[in-house]
Amino acid sequence: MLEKTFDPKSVEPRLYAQWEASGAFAPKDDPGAATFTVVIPPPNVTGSLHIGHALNNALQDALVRFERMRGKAALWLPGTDHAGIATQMVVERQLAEAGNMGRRDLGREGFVEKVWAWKARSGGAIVTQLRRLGASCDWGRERFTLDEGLSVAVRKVFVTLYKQKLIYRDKRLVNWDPQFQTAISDLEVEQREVDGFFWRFAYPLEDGSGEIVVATTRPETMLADTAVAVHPDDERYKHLIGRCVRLPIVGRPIPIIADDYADPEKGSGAVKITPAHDFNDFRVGQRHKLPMINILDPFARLNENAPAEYRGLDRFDARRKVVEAFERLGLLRGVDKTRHAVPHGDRSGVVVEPYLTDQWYVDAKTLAQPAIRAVETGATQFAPKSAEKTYFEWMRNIEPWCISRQLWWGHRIPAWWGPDGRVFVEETEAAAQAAAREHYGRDEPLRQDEDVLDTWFSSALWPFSTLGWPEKTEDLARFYPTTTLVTGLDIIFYWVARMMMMGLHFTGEVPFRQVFFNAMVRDAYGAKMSKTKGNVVDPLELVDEYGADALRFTLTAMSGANRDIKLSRQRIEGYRNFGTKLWNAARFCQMNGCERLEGFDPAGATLTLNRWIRGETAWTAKAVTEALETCAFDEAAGALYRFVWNVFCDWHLEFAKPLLTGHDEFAKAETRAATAWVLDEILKLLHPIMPFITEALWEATAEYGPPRGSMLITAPWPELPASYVDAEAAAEMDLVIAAISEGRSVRSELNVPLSARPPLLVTEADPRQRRILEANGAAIRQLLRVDAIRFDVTADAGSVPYTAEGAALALPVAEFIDLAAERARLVKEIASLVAEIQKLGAKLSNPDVVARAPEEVVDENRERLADAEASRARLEAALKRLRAAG
RNA sequence: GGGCGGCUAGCUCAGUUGGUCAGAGCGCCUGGUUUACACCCAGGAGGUCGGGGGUUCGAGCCCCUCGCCGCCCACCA
Repeated sequence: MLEKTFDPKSVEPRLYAQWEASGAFAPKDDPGAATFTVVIPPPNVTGSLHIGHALNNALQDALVRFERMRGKAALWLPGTDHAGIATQMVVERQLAEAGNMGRRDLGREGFVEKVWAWKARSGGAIVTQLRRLGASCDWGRERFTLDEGLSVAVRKVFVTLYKQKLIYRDKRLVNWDPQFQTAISDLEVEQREVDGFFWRFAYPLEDGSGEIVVATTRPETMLADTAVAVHPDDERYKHLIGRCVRLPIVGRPIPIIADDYADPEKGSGAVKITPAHDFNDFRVGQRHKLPMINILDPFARLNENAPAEYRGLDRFDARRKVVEAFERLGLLRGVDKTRHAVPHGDRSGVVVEPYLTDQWYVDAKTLAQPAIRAVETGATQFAPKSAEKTYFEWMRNIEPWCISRQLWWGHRIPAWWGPDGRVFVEETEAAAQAAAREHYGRDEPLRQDEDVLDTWFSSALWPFSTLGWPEKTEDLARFYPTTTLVTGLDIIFYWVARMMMMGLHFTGEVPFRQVFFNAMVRDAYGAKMSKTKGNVVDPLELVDEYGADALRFTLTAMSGANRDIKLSRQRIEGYRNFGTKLWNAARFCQMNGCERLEGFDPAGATLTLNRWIRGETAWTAKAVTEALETCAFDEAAGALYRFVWNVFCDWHLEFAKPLLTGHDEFAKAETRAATAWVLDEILKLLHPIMPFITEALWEATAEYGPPRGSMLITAPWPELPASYVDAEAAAEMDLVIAAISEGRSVRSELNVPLSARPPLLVTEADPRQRRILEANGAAIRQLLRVDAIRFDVTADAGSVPYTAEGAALALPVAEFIDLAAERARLVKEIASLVAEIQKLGAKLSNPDVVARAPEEVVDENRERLADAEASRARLEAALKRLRAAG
């Protein structure tokens, strides 16, 4: 006998181990089977499971389990990302805390060794955590972005792109993170609103004939100014174009130039130009061939290009000093407070500086073209569709991608420098040496480039590198292109777009046919979860408290398109209760001998109840299948919830009770078998979303009836014929259910005591309805708590009339009720019917409606009008009787 | 500044192609020891579908406009 509730804690680890041991997680070894491939968005190896992962992986697992049960060779390929900056940070912090030698003291090799040791020890905790969710990944194929195979792929891609001139080296402004002393890409910069000041400085004309005022929020950069720009049409300054100002503090003469970039509307209309420390100014500098003076070192301290008294100062100290100097010189023309966006490194949190350095770049513009077309043509489809617009917008305006990072943890760039500064880009050092030998005519010492690649460079190859590329492996042939990618919209540029570019360029095919962008999980109030706000919910705590299934069902049920998930415990509790409900339904089946029957064919069911629930099951199976096929996760969950609770439990099991405890042995046997069959189908349909409880019930019910062919995880998905739906049975059940529901409503509204057992009077019914009500007498008696059903009677003053599917019914409960309450009820009901009749009458008497609306709509409205009028007549008669009696 | 999404019962959200579409869950109220389940059962109250205008015989559903809220991109004169 099952316990009263499901105990996830004791069952989940055992079932997970059984699944894994059974080999069910690996795609089945059938070359003829259609494949279904999902690659996991590799979590950072330093990461721990947060609620976003829980959502993302619950959805992937639902898809994979669904397709696996459908008989496909389903592969969910797991792995982790080496996460350059994040990991380097973690290990550096740990070294510091342990009082060990720092990174610089250890040296590159020593430090990287420490990172690997860290990874072996505590990296990848998240992978263990994924198992607690029930993720059915094929762990035998687990990869790491920095493992040997993926490193080969990375070098191959780099070298190939270099030789195709799609990777090149360039000296231009990058976003420089002074904390990590590395370049970062545009995407890794986040704008933060901060309070600042807006200073206005006077630059005296060289000949002393006046001054020109410029404004800045970064005064220290003036030390690197090489021009002042004004708009060519700006009458205020036209006469000054071509002349020079003398740059205060520095004393250098710099020209006043004419450039459209200067906006006469802004500030004084004149703008200082600092080509080496501002992206806009850089372009102006290029146009006018201005000198580019870099005044910062990698720590963002002022370097030797700054005046002596500024050298070595931090940029912000230099800023103060410059302002003081202007004040002292009498050249400060004003200060305003301002709130403005300032670029910060997304990982370091410090203000980044535009910095002039040599870096490696990918020609993203070229690679983007096929990637744009693939989405335009639908070769890859995004859901929700709106993501495509975001994608196009970015891809069509894409900038070169800076891929070099001045870090140690990552894929070292496969480029070797010769003594004369010539670079040899090859997949191995030996190949580089060979190339050098050919070039120089002799062996020369080569020095490998110090930089590593942006972590996203290796992630971009994930869908094919993990399958063995560049080798022509069986896996690659079989599982690429992957089917569906499930990920967050926050990495559409970082990751999705780049996988599209790399996948198409190197395999000629899209990396995935479909991308589903899952929602963002927020707290119960809609706030973004963040450590600083302290509103982070740990998914593992939720798993401990409610079980993995409850969490998974919650996240799945709330995964509608275009809406963030506001996660509340109450909601999870509700779905935990849903699991308990299912559990108890199974318990009921067990107690009532509802065992699977060898050879039972639902198509052969004879009882109305069983024909009806068979159809409802088929209908639900269809709805769930279609929902999962289209990533409509909320619809799948909703259909199951309603079916299990509101159809199977509320009605089928209730109707089954009299049959299961009655003396009609045939009816009992059929109902037992049919009910067991429905429960089995429910377990299968629910398994992708709630794998543990369903597998546990599958196991628990295995001991009754014929042996199970397999664990539920590999049981065949229900594909039920449309012929299972029996319209006649459905119509019958609709009538009986209405008779009970409406009758209950009457009883409750009039406070008829539960102990009262009046008969149910059928005052008007067609022969079919009569037959149905008669046939279902037992269930009606039990569920409506009436002692008999009487036909061919007329209602008297003491009966309360109501309607079910057009049949006129009544409950003679005069002795129990307050007649005034009944009068009130009738008056209220009649009023609402009158309102409806008026509305429908107005509609139908409008010649335009009759002329223009489709016939079936008009007919339907006519029918409703007739029904309403009949009901009204009955209720008015009842009211009249009541008044006569009272 | 550019783009996108949201605004439907107290709360969280469903509402495909305009015609039972005004719904669900939670919460709330009333009543229940019906031998599967109180993590339950039965019933009930609650909304002029953000405001305004338009198209249409008919609009949460289409168009225009305004207003909030959120996100993304750009922006340190």
